[in-house]
Amino acid sequence: MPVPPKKIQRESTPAPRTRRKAPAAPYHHGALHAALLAAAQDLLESQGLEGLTLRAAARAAGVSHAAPKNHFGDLTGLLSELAAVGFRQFADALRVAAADHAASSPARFEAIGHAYVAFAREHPAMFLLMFRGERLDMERPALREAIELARQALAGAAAERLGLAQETGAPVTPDQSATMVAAWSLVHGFAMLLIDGRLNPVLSRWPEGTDWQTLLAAVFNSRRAR
Amino acid sequence: MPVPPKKIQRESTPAPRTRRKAPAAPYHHGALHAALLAAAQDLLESQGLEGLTLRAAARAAGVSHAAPKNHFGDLTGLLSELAAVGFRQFADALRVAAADHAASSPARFEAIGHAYVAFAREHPAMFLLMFRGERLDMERPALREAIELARQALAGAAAERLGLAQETGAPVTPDQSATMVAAWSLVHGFAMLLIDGRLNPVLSRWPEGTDWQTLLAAVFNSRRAR
DNA sequence: TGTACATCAGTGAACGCGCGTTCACTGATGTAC
DNA sequence: TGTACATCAGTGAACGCGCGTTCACTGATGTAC
Repeated sequence: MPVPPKKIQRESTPAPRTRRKAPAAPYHHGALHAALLAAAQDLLESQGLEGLTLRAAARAAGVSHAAPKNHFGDLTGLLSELAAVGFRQFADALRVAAADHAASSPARFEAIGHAYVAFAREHPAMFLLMFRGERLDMERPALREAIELARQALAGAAAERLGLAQETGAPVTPDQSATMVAAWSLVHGFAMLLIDGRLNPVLSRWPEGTDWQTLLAAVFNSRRAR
Repeated sequence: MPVPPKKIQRESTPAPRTRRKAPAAPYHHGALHAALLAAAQDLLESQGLEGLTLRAAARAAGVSHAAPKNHFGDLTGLLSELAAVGFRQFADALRVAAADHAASSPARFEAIGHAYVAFAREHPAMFLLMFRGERLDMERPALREAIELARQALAGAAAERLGLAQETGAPVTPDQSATMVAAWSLVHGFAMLLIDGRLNPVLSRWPEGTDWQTLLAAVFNSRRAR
């Protein structure tokens, strides 16, 4: 049985790694694609987009600087795949928030808005990368699919609130789509202004200790009252 | 009269410049600060933020690459001064839009929203620079003052709509400030999504030839109806 | 079952590039006297 | 009115840096026979 030994070697040698440095690293990484994406996400969130280069990602993953070329082609490829990861995590977060509330309840709709802003707040660099189209290659299938997942999570919630069947996805009348764009713009703008610190002056004028969650709830309220 | 000749030389030699290349450029530029800012704005709008470097700005202004150091210190200084220019132009655009309509009319408020989005649409790279705080030095007085101008143009319009005296500036009750944040978020989010092309799928599903102005008007309508 | 071979992931040295920064300098301005 | 001098804007050569990319290579995998 010559085959199992090979597999055992391949499975067991990565194990003794303490963090990311193997004492005797195998020539082939085994899961370099995923490891580079993970390293890239770490870099993005710690150093910002400026610090995320092909060489830095390779360094963090413990491989030679030419290795990423095999998996992503160029920096745009890496950034696009990374943004796809972000959109999938984003869609998951929206869905988890929706699952916490009864279907078609107003609370559910607002919970999704909170999850939208919370994601931006917790992963600001990733959020900016996702919505900074200039650095991305929108033709990448993985990215298109991930964006579609997020779109469905968002549009599904809005369509449900408008009384449409969730499966239809695309809104029917211009007026309904305008309402959805309004909701999206409101939440997206709030997230953008928040992560850029533009709402800090407002927050500091509120009663002591007010956080963005309170402000966002008040924004939803003021909108409903109007 | 040894002095007049010097002045004549200083005033007349820059005149024969066709564009920015002087046949015999004087040693001192005379208005390099402004010229560098203008060159930087050109670069920002044509090449994007990536293409805007100290050396590129110096090149475009026709001076040596070390010259900008005297006026801006480093790249962050140049970007911050440039963002200040942007905020002043932005505030002007908002004020012009407000002046076109009667005070306290709903049309005026929406006209300011249109001007907000129009500015982002016409100067996307500048708009992104202005709202990408990471690259800016918020301690620069010119930048703080320019932002304050824009804030007043915006808050003044909102406060007026809320029935407050325009001079007070800062809103009084939390609820009023939440309403203002809601309006700001709505318009800002719409602008961000628009310039990133995120609203294109929506626009293409509308009746043929719908532009963003129509969509924004519909968004304002749907909001008012709610 | 074993062997030959194509494939491909990863290596490491080398390349050219544009960048920000430093430095000694030079030329013009404006002020003190 | 004229002269000396401090100041400062702009020059141009040089520096080190990290980047993306190329290239010949090497080692492991998996498949054909």
